[in-house]
Amino acid sequence: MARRYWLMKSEPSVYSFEDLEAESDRTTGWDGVRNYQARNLMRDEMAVGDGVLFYHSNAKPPGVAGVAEVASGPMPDPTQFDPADGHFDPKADPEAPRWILVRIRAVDSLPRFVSLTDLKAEPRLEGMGVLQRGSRLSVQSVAPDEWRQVLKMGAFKGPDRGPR
DNA sequence: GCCAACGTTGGC
DNA sequence: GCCAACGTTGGC
Repeated sequence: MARRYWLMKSEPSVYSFEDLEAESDRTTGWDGVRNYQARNLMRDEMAVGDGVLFYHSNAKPPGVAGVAEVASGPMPDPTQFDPADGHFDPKADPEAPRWILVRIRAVDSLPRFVSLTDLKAEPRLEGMGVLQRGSRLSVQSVAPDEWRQVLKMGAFKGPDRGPR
């Protein structure tokens, strides 16, 4: 299976790309997702090594802050079983976990932050999921040419320029 | 703070 | 199964 690309949203006031880079192993479990479509992508579609655009939502300004990669296969999201956690789900059954996460690892920040305004201004990104009207999905698929375009706009020089 | 868009819940 | 009510997301 060819490497695929994703966009994952986080509110930087809750968890930012800088927070991910500051983790001792630069990884974190992408917990707290409580949307079935997003869960299904993590559970069924993502693979270790896939590329991730780390998007800051509800930020000033919103936009893509960095590049990460999928660092684990799907596993149960432990926060669903923790009554003290804001994402606790009383209906979740440890025998058949309802909510799933993958781990992601920071690759590198973008030398140039690519704001939502920048994304909208680029005609080649017209079809990108995050730009579609009413798009709220916190985990989205990104096409390979969109991936390359965003990395180019971000002046990304890292080890990971994607396909080709 | 506003509000449009969307997902979920629950009564029927 | 329908759909109104409600809660959340997220840009502005």
